[in-house]
Amino acid sequence: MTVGDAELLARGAVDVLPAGELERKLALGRPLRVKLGIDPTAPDIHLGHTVVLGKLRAFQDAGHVVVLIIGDFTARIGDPSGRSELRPMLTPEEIEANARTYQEQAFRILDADPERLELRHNSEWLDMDMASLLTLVRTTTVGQLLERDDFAKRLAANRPISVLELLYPLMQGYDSVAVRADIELGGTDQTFNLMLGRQIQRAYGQAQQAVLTMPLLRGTDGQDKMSKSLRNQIGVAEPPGEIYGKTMSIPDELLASYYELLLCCDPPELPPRDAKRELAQALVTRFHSAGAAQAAQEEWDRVFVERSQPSEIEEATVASDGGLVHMPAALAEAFGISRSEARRLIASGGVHVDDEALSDLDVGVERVDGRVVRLGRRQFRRLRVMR
RNA sequence: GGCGGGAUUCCCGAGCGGUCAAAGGGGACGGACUGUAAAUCCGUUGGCUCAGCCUUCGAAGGUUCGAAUCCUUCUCCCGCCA
Repeated sequence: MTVGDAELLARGAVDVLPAGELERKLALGRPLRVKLGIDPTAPDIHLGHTVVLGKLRAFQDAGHVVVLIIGDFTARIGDPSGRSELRPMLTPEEIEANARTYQEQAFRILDADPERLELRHNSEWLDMDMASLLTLVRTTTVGQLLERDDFAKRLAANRPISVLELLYPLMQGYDSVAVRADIELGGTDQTFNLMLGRQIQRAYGQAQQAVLTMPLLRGTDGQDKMSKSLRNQIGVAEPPGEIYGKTMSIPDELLASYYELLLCCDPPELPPRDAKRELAQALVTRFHSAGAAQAAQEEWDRVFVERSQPSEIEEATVASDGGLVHMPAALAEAFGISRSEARRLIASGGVHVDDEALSDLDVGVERVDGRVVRLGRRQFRRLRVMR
């Protein structure tokens, strides 16, 4: 068994804390237990998750054991972090469904070999009695919790902080105790929680975990970290065309970080557009196949470079009246928008029939029947008119 | 327990009896430009049988010719003090 090279394992990390701890753990000469906790609050894994998952994989490849903790208990409570309102509590069924797809998607990156992966649910130990909770709670002072950056800011701004939120770092820390973690990984936004895990382990008489934090990947908007709730994510389970297209739409400034965090290499010496094409290809190849990547690129070129129609267009059946088709109604039906919205789009020149801008609200059946209608830049439907 | 603040259209946030489908910003969408990038400019952003009509401003009542704006009750949220 190899213990791996600390330098290699720390590559790309923002922090490895405390100094020298990773080396000391590796020097133990046994497979280390590397923990990652994920909350199954949404069903899909996106590229942001893969940064940390990729690092976990590196540990697996070096002979260590990944302990993946599905936060089913924490998801049940609803994490209000950074929000004014509580997240809706998820039902056990939703959590289970999310957890299932999470695992399936995480295994696209992780080695699922039972020797290398231990899968746990934190309801196993967090669903504890009051006495146990009090034991946990006394490990930490309020002052320590309020040191966390976002808590400190909100306190200063007279913004609410729920007790539940305060408890989260404790629960996460207890996860480390429960699985006897040697190392915990997370994004840089998790630094506080990960470090508190050390303190809690010590309080329970355990060896303290090393902490390794990875940079946060920004979302397609270029503003915030990638997150499902901000709708700026690229999901690993999305169709090839979506992954390709979304990647092409990221701001140029993100290119370097995407290359570094996702492909672990420097961006090629190419114009941004071409570097982006290579990135998009690489990502589709990773989550689908080289063939799918090739097809996605060809399709993208057809629609956005050549400005022609996609190879496959969904059909929509619309009604007609007296030889006329009322386009607001037809578009509403075909694209799932409101008639008012359809009217506005027509008025602003955003609706095309076979590349010809539509200006009339009512058109003859022959003008649209069997034709391709384009809404905006990228939505196409072939209309079938019911006479 | 006491005092105070608040709930507005996707978000933030104006409005304080009519000119309010509701300023402004953000986001989003459409158009021009283009590399489905950025920047910039223009337009749109409740619904509909669309020069008009209908339903919205936490909920329910009430006052009024007329209410997001005033009154009553209710629900929920936040801060401070104790």
